[in-house]
Amino acid sequence: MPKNKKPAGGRAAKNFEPRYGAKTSFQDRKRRPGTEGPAKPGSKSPNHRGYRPESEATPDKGRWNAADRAGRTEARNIRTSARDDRPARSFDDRPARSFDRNDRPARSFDRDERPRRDAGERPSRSFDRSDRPARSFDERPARSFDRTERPARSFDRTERPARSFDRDERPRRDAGERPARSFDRSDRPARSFDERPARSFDRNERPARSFDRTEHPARSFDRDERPRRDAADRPARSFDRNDRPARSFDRTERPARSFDRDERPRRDAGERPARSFDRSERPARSVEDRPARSFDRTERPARSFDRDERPRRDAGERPARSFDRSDRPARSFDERPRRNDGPSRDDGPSRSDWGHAPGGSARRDSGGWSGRGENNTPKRSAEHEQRVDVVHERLQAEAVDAATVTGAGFAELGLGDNLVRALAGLGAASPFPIQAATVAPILEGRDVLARGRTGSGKTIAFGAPLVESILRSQAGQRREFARAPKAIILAPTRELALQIDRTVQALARSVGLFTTQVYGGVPQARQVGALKKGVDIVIGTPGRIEDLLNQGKLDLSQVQVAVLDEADHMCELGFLEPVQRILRATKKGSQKLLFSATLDREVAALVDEFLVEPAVYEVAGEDQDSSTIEHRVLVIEHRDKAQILDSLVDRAGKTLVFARTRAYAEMLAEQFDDAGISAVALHGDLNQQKRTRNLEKLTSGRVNVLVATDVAARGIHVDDIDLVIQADAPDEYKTYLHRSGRTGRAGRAGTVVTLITRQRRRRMTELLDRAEIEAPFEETALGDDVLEELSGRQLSNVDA
DNA sequence: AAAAAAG
Repeated sequence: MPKNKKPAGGRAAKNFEPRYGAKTSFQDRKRRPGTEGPAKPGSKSPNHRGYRPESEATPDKGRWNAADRAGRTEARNIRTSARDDRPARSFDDRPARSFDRNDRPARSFDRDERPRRDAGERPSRSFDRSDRPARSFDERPARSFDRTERPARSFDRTERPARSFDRDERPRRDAGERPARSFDRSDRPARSFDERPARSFDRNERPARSFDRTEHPARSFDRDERPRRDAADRPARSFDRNDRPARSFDRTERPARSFDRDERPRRDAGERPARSFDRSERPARSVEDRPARSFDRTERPARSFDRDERPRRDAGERPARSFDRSDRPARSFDERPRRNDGPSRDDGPSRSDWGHAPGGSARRDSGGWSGRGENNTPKRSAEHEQRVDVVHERLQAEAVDAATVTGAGFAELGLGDNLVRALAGLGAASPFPIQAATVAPILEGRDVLARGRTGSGKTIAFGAPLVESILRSQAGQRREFARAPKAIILAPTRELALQIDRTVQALARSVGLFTTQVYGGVPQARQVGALKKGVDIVIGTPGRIEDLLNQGKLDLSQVQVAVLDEADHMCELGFLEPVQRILRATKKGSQKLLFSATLDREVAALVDEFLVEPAVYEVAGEDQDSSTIEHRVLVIEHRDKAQILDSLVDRAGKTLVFARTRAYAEMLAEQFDDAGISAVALHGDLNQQKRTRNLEKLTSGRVNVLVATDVAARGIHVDDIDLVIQADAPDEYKTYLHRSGRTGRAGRAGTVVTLITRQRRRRMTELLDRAEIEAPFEETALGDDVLEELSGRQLSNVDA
């Protein structure tokens, strides 16, 4: 009692002040701006059911608005100026919370969003257990009156010690016994906003409650129990969860379990996370385990193509691996050389895996993918199975030779005058090879798969014939109000959807067609409004498109052409199913166009269901020699990484830096800013407005450095990025190709620098081999000339 | 790990 009440309260307050003195005092003011501690209790006389009478006597609102606003501003300033303190507090004061934060690291990095969340989005917080205690303190005074009336409660608590331990039950109490709270929340925002930082973080604050409790003897008995529980049990609990499971006991009793593969995943996740990163070990295992599986695949060649099924298997048999892509490539890696040795690519040009090349009349082998299997039938066994993977990586296609198409203009390919003029306006006077290859077959209405390396002009390759095709289908018809779209273009990211729209819209407008974007992260009203008026071409991302589809606001039944940009990516785990549902909603027999720089067998899932005798194209001679991108790998010490990045980024041209996580991307952007190099970030934790703005900042040249996650890896075109830095090496060769493809576009020169540590050399070597890229590995330390060279500063510095 | 929907 004494501890908790005044003495403790006083102590706590003092303890507080050294740290957050300003806030604390300000807090006190806030609680009862006009009244001191004693006044507070007095105001809550049980006779009048607490607040009402008192609030009338001393209007809460008036007080809050006047004194409180000042306090709030003060608090904000304090907070803002003391940003650096936040992390420290959080770690010191609420260990439990820190676990929560692990789940939301990204949030904390978004500076601009913090204030908004606090003010506007708080409701979500209410679900945060760590916050509840704080609220409960705020509100207890109110409750206390109830309790005075309901002594029974205290008994309940005594009787239900278990509850307090059971976090799952707490919410129930709140919900069941004190519904009033939920209404109190409307008041909370103000209080909690200002006070939260201090209270929520510090358990030392509780003493403050003690003041309230002084008035409620009944409580005091409870408190003796509470504090102990809270203090002693809670922290323990959070940690107990690992132990609690009673698993530990179970394990002791059931050694067999340890052999149960289904349980392993948990262990892996909890006990040895390091493993997942230790790839040097896995390959060995996988090699041992696979043979057996591979035999299965021999019997089921179809499966091996179907990625949908793989994950399932993996999930069941080897969960950890299934997420480790570095394992998969490894398999194919063995086969890689063979692919080059073999005739597959050489004799590919005249053939198409999926049937018909435009010139030839290759018929589709019976049974779809089995055709592939038949070719390799003699090989059999594991080798066969691996070969299948190899084929998966590359897709046989008709190679379009750049030389053969030069001379043919867009008009000759079948595009109308307006369109040709619009293309010229976009800087496409004459077709690039991929464009020359695809325009005609698309106009014919064929399903097309096309691979053209990054920056080779794929957007126009599908955009122009798409527009022409829709135009022809509408020839002579009036554009009806509220007409349903005739074509849809799907992209994996909003930025890419926007970018595609910029090109396609220009083309469509030139012939009187309309486009609209349908992507998430922005209010849907405008999109819906456009759809209501009627558009011809919808360009967007799967999530929102499916959303509007389900809402009945988007009718795809008239879609006669569907395009998948970055098609292989759209066939990956999270994308495939929505994409399938969307495609199924299009008009039966609609034409499908799949484009990507890394188009491979991964698209099989879609091809089998949606494409009919597709033509497959690639551009001949797309090897590193014909590329304008220089690749470098710097082998560095991890401790030098930050400074080396600073050094690389400190340059004149536009630089795109790739990081693996949103948090690291954000961190790097800040780091560069702090180093005096203005930089912005682009990743999925930013709101769409900011994403768009930050990308635009790079495009317009207002900043020269953009730090992005792989959200910017594919498709994004910024004219003159001449250096791509991979602060984190990619895990997939495809990712490497796409990231590096952000530079060296349309024949311009560019450099790609990948930073790795020594341990990663081998993996990087394998990845580059898969990407068929040769790059020198250079041991690099701080201050080395190579850094100056890469940043373009070598001349000035060396000469000077 | 990232991306893709959220009134």
